[in-house]
Amino acid sequence: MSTERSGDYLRRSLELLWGRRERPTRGPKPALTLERIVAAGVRIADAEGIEALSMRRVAAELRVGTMSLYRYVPGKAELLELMIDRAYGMTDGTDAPEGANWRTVLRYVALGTWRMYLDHPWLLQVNLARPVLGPAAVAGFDYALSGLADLDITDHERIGFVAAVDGYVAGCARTHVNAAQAARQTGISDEEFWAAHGPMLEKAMLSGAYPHVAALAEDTFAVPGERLFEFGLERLLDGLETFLARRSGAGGGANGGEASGGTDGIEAD
Amino acid sequence: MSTERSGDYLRRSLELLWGRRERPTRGPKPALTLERIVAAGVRIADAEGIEALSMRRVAAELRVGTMSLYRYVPGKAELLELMIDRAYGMTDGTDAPEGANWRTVLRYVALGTWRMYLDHPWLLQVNLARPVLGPAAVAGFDYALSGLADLDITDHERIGFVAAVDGYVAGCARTHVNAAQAARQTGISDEEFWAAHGPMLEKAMLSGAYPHVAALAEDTFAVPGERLFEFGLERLLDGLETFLARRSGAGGGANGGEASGGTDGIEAD
DNA sequence: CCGAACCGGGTACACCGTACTCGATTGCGC
DNA sequence: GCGCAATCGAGTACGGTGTACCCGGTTCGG
Repeated sequence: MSTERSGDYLRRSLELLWGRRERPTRGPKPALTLERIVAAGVRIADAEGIEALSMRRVAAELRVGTMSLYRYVPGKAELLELMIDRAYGMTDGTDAPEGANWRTVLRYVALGTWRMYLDHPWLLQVNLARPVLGPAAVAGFDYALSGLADLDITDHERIGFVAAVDGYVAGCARTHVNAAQAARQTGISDEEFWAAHGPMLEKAMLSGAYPHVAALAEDTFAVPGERLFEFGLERLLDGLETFLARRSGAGGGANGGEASGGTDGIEAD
Repeated sequence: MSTERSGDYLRRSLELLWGRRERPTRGPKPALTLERIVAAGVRIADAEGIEALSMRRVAAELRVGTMSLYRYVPGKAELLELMIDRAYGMTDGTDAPEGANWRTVLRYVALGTWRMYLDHPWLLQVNLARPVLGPAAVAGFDYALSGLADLDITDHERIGFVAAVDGYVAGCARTHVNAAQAARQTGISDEEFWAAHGPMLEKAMLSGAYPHVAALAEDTFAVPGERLFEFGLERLLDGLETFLARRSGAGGGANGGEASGGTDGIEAD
């Protein structure tokens, strides 16, 4: 029975995602649209944070009874899935470089994803079990793959490239986005936070337990998160480039094969 | 007034984190310990997921009234902070290579963090605004820095290295951990999930809208997440190595400076 | 034109975090 | 020894959440 129920739920959710929407002909015209509900959800999450998103809040935004939403969406989880795919789709790819260098493509994807996370921080805060396989997500994945089409690597390595970039972007963005929202979310300003931590950290530094942290210059942590992100991104792309050079070139570039272990590609199981 | 309150909260929270605990001499002996409460919280979150963690649940675990917890912890947020620092501290660093190659140190840190995220998936699901600056976290950061001490790079670049690895690990682990928990969290098995998605995806592939995804070999997605993680990690470390080689070597290695933009380090503001 | 199908949404329940409050317990100062 | 202040455990209650269930009004097919 649980199997049937979950099967139904999945089918319903997928139909919503991929837009199989046929209105029944009987009954009154719906006052709402899936589109409007999802848009309202995104608006609220963007403006007030994911913790402010509740079914009641969405209904209030649309001037509608809370339970009316359940005529369009099976539950909050499905609403979140739809919001995620909508956010994916909101990044316009009009300026996407076509037929460009693989590095240019991956960098474009990474920066676009980064900007998307900054615009919709809740994307990283809602912990969705499985990736949302909606049209927008698949399209983005396809574009990333298009940049790798001409490379002489296996398909496993192709998704290895994409996964590495995606993982790096998500991780960095998570830190950055959380920090940016910190003041609003906790009600504690950066000044208060560091003023409270200052004495504690200073004592910890003087204790000698953390010599390498203590040795850092004072302004070390003043680097803006975006700069850190771009720095690491280029390093990661460099590393992918090294992989390609090793693969195609005659056995190892000047990077010295000795110190770098794990140069193997991704073999099948 | 809000300033005073938040200041107090911060001070209290910090004292809990850094273990400034002086028992008052008056009054009855406490029946609980901070330690026991935090441990119970970690146990519940590990076993049943972060969504199962509630103050009532923790209190029940300790056979204690719900409100008794508030004698030891200001609120749920602070309990989470303590749980996080405890999880950081649970990774024993006894096998940490001392005075090793920078690459060995960073790889060790990355693998340790990865394993920690697998053991405590909720670390990536609780969205904490600001990083938890507890003793364990600072110690881990210090160890990572120790591996970079001898390198001829700026402090900004040092934290650039660490942030890149940390970001990558967190992002990859998030995806992997969510996938691993998916069945339990949604009540939908992988078989059901893919069975439901299969027809939809097949139709999408046949539509021609996603040519590069459609061109992938069938078993492309069968790569275990851990393999993907290790692959990208070595690529990232390769990239950091390239950066060092460029910095110390006589202007650019064999990697060809032309195609790789953004080779600059991190300058101050 | 009637009945089936569909829409909006009110009510209710179980859960959550926690503010407030109480009596019970303890040990210091006298 | 004793009183009192301090500390402890915890019950009650409030406002929030997601959503199951249900009912009256609306609309169109036969």
